[in-house]
Amino acid sequence: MLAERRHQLILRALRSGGPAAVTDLSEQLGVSPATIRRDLVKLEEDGLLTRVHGGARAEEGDQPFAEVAEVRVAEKDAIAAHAAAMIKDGQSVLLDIGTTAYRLARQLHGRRLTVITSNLVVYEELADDEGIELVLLGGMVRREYRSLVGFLTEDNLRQLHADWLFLGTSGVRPGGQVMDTTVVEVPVKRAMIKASDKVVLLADAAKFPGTGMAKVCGPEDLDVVVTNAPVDPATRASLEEAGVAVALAGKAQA
Amino acid sequence: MLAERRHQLILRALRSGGPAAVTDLSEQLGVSPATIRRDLVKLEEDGLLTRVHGGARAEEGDQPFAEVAEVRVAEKDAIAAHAAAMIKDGQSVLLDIGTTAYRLARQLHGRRLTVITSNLVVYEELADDEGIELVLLGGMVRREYRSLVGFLTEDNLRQLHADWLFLGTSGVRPGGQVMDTTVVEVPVKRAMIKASDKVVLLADAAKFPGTGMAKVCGPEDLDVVVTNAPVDPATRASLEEAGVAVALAGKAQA
DNA sequence: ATCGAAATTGACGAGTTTTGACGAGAGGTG
DNA sequence: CACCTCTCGTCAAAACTCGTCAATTTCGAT
Repeated sequence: MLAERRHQLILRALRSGGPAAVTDLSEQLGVSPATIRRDLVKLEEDGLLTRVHGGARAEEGDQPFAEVAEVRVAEKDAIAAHAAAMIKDGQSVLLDIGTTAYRLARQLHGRRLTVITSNLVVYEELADDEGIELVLLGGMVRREYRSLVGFLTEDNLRQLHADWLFLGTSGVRPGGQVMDTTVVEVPVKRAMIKASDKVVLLADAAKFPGTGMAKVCGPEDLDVVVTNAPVDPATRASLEEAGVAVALAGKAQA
Repeated sequence: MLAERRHQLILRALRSGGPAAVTDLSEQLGVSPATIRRDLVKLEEDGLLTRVHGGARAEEGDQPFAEVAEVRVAEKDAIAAHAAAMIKDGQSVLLDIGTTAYRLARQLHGRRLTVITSNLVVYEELADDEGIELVLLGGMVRREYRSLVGFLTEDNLRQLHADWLFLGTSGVRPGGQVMDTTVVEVPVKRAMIKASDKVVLLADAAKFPGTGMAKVCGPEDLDVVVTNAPVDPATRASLEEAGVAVALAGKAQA
């Protein structure tokens, strides 16, 4: 039995059957518990599972930009699920850079949609999904953010139109301004807003009130904000004054 | 048992049955473990599998792409190496769709270059290479060919200029016309030619004379043809008449 | 046809990695 | 607190890898 093969089988067992004990895996694969334990150490180092006393459980999802993605996953998934429900089959969806849009992409599997994105993680997630018409925007590859930016991206966006834009953010200021920390992405985000019918901001509770040195847009550019906890009254007032609907996604479970 | 045949069988075994041990493959194919090991080394060099202790596993990803990629690997690599030597550090390189351009991309690791491409396999190959400034052209994702096409791609190309274009082909006709079988890619290839200073055609011996229903360009658009075996005299005459240099890549080793 | 160079294959031995076992210590449970 | 189970470190045996070498086949040239 090849080590590689064992690793695959262990991961499959954990993903389909939930957490499993070292002794069970040992019997199932016909090797000693010591070997299983060493396998688990390796797989944990690779971030593919989490060891618990007596066994292990599978790690949630894959690990594209794991450092950022692993915080507040449940909240982001709840928000993403709410957003996914807003989309009708056959529509076109523009997905922003960032982890929030990636969580949304994961919920779109099996749907019949056109997805337009400059988010390379979204591309990888949906690349194998036959039902999705996938359009990738051109641009310079930014490795650290797994995204495409630059004038090529903006040019492409001027030639397109989408039913929905789902926008991420680094934070929302009390006045309802959507902010971002990375300046180079702002022109892309603005072009996305122009290219879309309805603009939906995905922002978990930690984004209110938020920081970020560059302003992406004001509340007047938004149609809907999806979040997971009551927004502070001042921000909420600004949003409602601008005619933005604030949707609360189902309570996030830790 | 021919080495070529063994390689095919090994790859098939790995792709259908997952990771396999050297000893298993050895018994299955009726040759010694030493031979299998040497086969695995070769196949790993070609990027078709990954060796692990005790055996090997298939390189994940592109199944249909891999089928094409595994034929005439040595020839394509020799051509790619010759092409890579033509590029100077700091230059910008436009890489076409197809497996030939992918082999070239593999030779560019560690260089300081700007690489522009609509080839998703090239993107994946170079995505982790810090020295390469990577620009991805926009467009519709064509899953079966791992490429980006459409008017977005052409638009992007109109905004760019590269020092080199390395073009693949389905075949070259005796008159020197470069042909292709997939009609949708032809406008993209033409836009690439317009966006480049020097156009280099990469074509192994099997492409002369070649087929393909759509004409991409004539010999007058080419600057250099890199191949691996003497081109038939008629084609060669047409090329030289148009001022195209024909370069012969170092002898291909089977 | 015969010879010689080159490539391919199988075998052997040294060195490395992996595996299973044992015992001490830590963690969880009644 | 006692008991059981799990984890961790160490160690020897087994399996695997790598380099070298000889035997065989293939190919080109005389």
